[in-house]
Amino acid sequence: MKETFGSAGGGSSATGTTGGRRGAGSGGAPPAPAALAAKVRTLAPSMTRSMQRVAEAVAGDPAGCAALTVTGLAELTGTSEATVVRTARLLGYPGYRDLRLALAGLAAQQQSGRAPAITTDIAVDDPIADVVAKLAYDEQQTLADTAAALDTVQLGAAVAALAAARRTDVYGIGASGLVAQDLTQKLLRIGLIAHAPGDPHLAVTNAVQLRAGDVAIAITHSGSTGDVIEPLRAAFERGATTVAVTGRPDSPVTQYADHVLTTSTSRESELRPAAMSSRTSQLLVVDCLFVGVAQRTYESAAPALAASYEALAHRHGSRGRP
Amino acid sequence: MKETFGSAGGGSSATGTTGGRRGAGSGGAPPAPAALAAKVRTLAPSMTRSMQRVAEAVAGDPAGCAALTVTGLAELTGTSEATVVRTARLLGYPGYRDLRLALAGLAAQQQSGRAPAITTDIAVDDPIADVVAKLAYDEQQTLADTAAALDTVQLGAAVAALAAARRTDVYGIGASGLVAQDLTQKLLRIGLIAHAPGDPHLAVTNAVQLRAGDVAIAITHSGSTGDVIEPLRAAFERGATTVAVTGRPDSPVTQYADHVLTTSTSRESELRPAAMSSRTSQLLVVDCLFVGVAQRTYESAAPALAASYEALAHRHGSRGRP
DNA sequence: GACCGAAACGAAAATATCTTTCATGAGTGA
DNA sequence: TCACTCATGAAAGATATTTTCGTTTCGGTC
Repeated sequence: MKETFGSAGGGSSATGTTGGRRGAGSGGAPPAPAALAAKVRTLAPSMTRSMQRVAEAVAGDPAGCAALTVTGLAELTGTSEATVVRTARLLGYPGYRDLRLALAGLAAQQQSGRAPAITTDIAVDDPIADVVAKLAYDEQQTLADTAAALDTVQLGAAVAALAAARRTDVYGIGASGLVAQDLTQKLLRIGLIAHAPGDPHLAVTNAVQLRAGDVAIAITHSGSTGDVIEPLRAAFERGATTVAVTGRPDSPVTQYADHVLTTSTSRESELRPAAMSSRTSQLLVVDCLFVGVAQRTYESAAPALAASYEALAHRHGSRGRP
Repeated sequence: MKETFGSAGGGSSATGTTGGRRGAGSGGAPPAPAALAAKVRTLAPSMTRSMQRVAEAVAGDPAGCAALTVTGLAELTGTSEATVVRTARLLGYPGYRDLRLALAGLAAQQQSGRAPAITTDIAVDDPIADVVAKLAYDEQQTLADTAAALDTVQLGAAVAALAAARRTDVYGIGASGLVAQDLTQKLLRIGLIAHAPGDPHLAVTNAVQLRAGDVAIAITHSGSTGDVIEPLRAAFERGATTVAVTGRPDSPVTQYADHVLTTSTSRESELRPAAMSSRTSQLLVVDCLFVGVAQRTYESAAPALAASYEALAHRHGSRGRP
């Protein structure tokens, strides 16, 4: 009851304070948000020795103190619980509990503010936690770059072609092959006809069957992968609409592409091969294609999606449970 | 007792917040610093109705909840104190007190952090530029959540096992199958022996060949895909070290997993199937595994990487140029 | 140097808050 | 339908925080 009251608003019925707004102690009325260290310095002169010790501990290690109970902090500073509570009051909080809460907030802020220190490359001796942080950061960066650089006009044209296509082929090899398959899986789910031949020969065989109105998509980071260029060329020459998803807009593959979607190339290192960020970038492009097509064909895509979802539900939990 | 213990050990060292290493409850190992929203989403499916209400309130208004006592939050959500405490435990905290502290931290971070967020879902009539922006933002969010929620201890253990493995199998079906292949491709590039059987029967056939010292990794978002659980189980029973990469840390697949790596589950919508964000999350985890292993086996990994890079260079530009 | 008053301080009581236990009822599968 | 499991909240039990109150310390005065 009291807690709720205290945190909700200032105690209006407090008998102690008279008319003026300058509440208890010598300092601020509102609970300090993050300016705690400053407040401590300001108020330090008006504190007694014991309280100074407490305030010092609090300002010196917010995170550590936030983990302590009143008793703990009292012991740490060699004082008593009462003194700790008095200090909390002086700093503007209703009690120690609220000071502790503010302390936790401060600690969190400090920690998050320290985040941008991860610009460095991944090193061989980085602890695993750093690896996670750096990889996540890099991939986020890649996504932002890709989104910023993506040509929405080209994307829109590619989407329009896909939505109207009789059938679609997606070519990719190696890591890009997985992206190609990913796109294919998605397109199939909304009722389109799509293939992602894994074998280069098969790809060409497929490609020569395409004709005007069909779509062929080539996914290659370097833009120079012969095994991917060949089928795209075949499709191009037969009048199909061709799309290239590549990190090199000046590469050979674009010769045979009606629409070029550029993926971003972020810096790579020995421990972080280019394949990693190009994959992230390619997947974003492919997702955009998918969602765009799903929008355009919503009438038929929605039920198709629902149906495939439904069908797969039976595969879950039907086996493997004890 | 618990608190006293914590405070006694905490002392002046700043280890307080990130210290806990005990795998409490159902999977969450360390007390989450800022990954709370992600954790809530991840664990929500395994919660009871009442607990979901509590979790929802907590995720929806961290600042507000931080100002409430157990009783207050219980009343707000129409449940009991016991339920609130249970929820706090499930989220990985020793008790409500610590959840409250974390909540305060989260609130502080949110306030200081970036102001706006693209909260809207992708709509059928969104212009293509919006689709790109929203998708990129969502995937970035997924990455951040995943990184924050990833248990580095489990990850480290998995990396150690992989680096020492005689051979490695990676199981996955559908979209997760592509992730499995991605990991396999990478591991092969640094000279490890890895397979990602696509056929469920083949997978089991492979699995029974594993023995102690080998590693089996299952990738499944739902954690209930029988076709993936079966081979992992076979490997588990033969003494291989097993790893599960799943979005549901309480799902059947974890029964047979020595190490569980949790992927994050972000909100999905009709136009943005769960598969999309789970794939992003899975790929980050897999990348972390790869880099971790590459670090550990740097002596042999570096030349192997260089060699495979070299070998592929011949495939670029050798064909397809006019 | 002794005395007085005021303030600082901490021990312990009093209160609030958090945690655990346990009985009950809803839902589920046989 | 019945037995069974599990979610749930009420209340008891344990901790933490706040208040009370007496003791100690300090500074000044006679």
